[in-house]
This record gives sequence, structure tokens and C-alpha cells, in this order.
Amino acid sequence: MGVKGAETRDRMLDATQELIETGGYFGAGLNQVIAASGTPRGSLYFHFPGGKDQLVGESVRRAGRTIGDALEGLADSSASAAEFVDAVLRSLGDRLEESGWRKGCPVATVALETASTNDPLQEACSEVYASWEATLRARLTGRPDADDLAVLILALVEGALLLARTHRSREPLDGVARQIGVLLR
Amino acid sequence: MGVKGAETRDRMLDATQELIETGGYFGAGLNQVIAASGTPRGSLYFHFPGGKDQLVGESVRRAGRTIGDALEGLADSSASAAEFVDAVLRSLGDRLEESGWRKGCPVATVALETASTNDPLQEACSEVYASWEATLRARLTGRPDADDLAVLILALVEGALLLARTHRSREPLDGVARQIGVLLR
DNA sequence: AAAAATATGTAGACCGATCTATTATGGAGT
DNA sequence: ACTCCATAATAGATCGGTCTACATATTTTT
Repeated sequence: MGVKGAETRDRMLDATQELIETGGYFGAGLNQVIAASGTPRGSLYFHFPGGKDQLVGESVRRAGRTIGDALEGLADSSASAAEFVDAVLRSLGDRLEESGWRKGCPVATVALETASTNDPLQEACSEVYASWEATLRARLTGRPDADDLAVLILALVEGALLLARTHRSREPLDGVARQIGVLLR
Repeated sequence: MGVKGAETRDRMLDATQELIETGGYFGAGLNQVIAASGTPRGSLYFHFPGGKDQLVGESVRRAGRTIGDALEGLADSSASAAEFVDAVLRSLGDRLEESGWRKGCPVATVALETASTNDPLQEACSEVYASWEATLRARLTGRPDADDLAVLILALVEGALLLARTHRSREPLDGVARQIGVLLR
């Protein structure tokens, strides 16, 4: 793949990721993708012969890696598990508020939309969540019930993000942050 | 409104609720709604002059009341807060698994899909969540931080439900249930 | 090194299917 | 008789996807 082609491909993934985050699978219409990325329709099927599902699948996995890397970063710079979770909640809260309550979890909407109707995408979302769980678990080694705790923290963060976006308020994230100490004593 | 009309209206809401739960706002195409309910297309706009958004809005609020009532019931028959949350998780897990991983939270998908693009529906979802929060809060009176705890529990349940549906497994719900005691000591 | 051949990518018109919504008409209930 | 509601045909827009033509690189051949 040449330089030009890679750029076009990237611009398409960027636009899709952005649209998905705001409106999910159906919010990322191909017309909107090509309009937002400034790329022609035909090129889409050149770079993504699998069509929309391939495009969305790659976008989800890509977003999963981005968030995953951010998690690793926060884990490394946190002294305790409680501090780590607090940093995650604050960081995601900033992102959400600064985007005008548009950018919550880049996976959740697609995950729910496709859970029962699109196996390849369901699997992609499942794998992203599993990778995040693994990252959390790695930060909790040594604790008893590290497995359960990792799942619990991920559920807590995802749920708080859902409520915060729906209410258009940081309160759910802040409320969870205030109580996280009790859990990770 | 006559008896016949009310029945038709109800059948439409039933079908919409079912479709929404499986596939969200865009999973509930009007063609599917009328096919599943066996009602004619024109009648839809007779009973719901506001079109699809009115139909979905009423379905969401209706599902919100159904779940809310179930929460109240479980709250009444639980001896402690921890027992209550455990019962909620188990009940939702049963519902999810028995439906073939289709029926998670009847609000979450629509909430995420419409959060940034459809204010009336975003508001409907926000109000349903607020009502559930209030129910949880009522079961926690007496505790310090009852407000925070209600939000935390709702986030936990919503997050666990999202993960369980995505992974097609009860594990996230069970894992949270195992750790809930620590939180509500 | 110049020319020819091939691969890579762009570009947009176009297709059938599906979407929500509207309309006109006819029948059922009271 | 008059309201309530059912019914289907249809409109107009948008959806994902395909197609052909064209342009630009890159390699091969001479």
C-alpha cells in the first residue's frame, strides 16, 4: 500500500471512529463517513472490501487500542489501585465534557447495537472489553479476587460513563470516584 | 379511545419495546414494528402522530416503569441492601440469559444512540434512569452517602449488563454479585 | 534512460432495497 | 349518522453497495 492510500484509509477510519462515538453503528452512515473524511465513495470499497462492517470493526479495535494504551499509561503513573481508578474516571470525564457530552465509550454503543444482530462486530467489541479487563487485572495483581475486581471496575466505569452521557453531567463519574476508596481499601 | 384502538396501540408498543431491546432505536424499524404487531402502517400514525420518536419515547418510558416496578418489588422482599442488589443482578441475569442474550437494559441502547442526536429521547432516557436512581436511593436511606451509593449501584448494574450482553455470559453479573458485599458492608 | 505495461488508487454516477411519513378510502362500532 | 380506526398504495429520502472510467504511481522491458 502506497503512502497516499494509507492516508486515505486512515482518514476514513478517523472519521468513522468519530461518528461511531457520537452515534454508534447507524450514526456512522457511509455518506457521512465520506463527507467527513473528504474521500470518495469508491475508495471506501477499495480499502475496505468487506464494506461497512469491516470499516466499523477496524474502527472499534483501533479505538480499543487507543483507550487501552491510555489505561496502561495511567496505571504506570498511579501509586495505588484506587488512585488509578480515580485517574481513569477523571480522564474519561474530561474527555466526555470537553466533547460536549459526545464522546463516552467508543465501544459501548456499537456493542449494544450489534450484540444480537452482527456476530463479527459483537466479537470485536467483546475482545476489546476483554483486553481492557486484562489491563485492569494486571494493575491489581496481588489482591485477592483480582479477576472479579477487574470486571467490577470495568463495569463501574462503563456504567458511570453511560449515565454521565445520558444525563449530560459529570455527577455519576464523580459520585463513583468518591466511593471508589471504600471498594479498593 | 375505544377498546379496539387501545389494543392496537398496546400491540404496537409491545412490539417496539421488544425490538428496541434487541436492536435499539435503529433496530426498531417501523416495517418491523408493524410486521411484529400485525397492525397496519397507517394506524401507527393515527395512534402516534408524533411518528417514530413518539413511539420509541413511549416504549422507553413504559419499559422504564416495568423495570422500576420490579425494582420496588425486589426492594420490598429483601432484608438488606446487599441482598437487594444481589437479587437485582440475579433477576436481570435470568432475563438476559433466558432471552438468548437479547434482553439487557431496555434503555441503554437507545440512550447511547440518541444521547447526542435526539434531545427528546435523550431526555426520556435520562428521566428513566433518574427514576431508578430514586428507587435505589429509597432502599438505602439511613446510610451515609446514600445518594452516591444509589448512582454507584445503578452504574454497576448497567455496566455489568453491558458486559454480560457483549460477552454473552453471566460472568460479569456474577462477578459483581460476589463483590457487592464488600461495598455494602 | 525512455517507453511500455501493470498495479494502485481516485472519482462519482448509479442500483435496488429500505427507511419514515403521508394520503385517500372504506369499514366497524356506538 | 358520525366518530373511530383499519388498510394499503405511495411518496420521497437515504441506506449500503456496485460499477465503470479515469488518473497516478511503480515496475518491466527495451
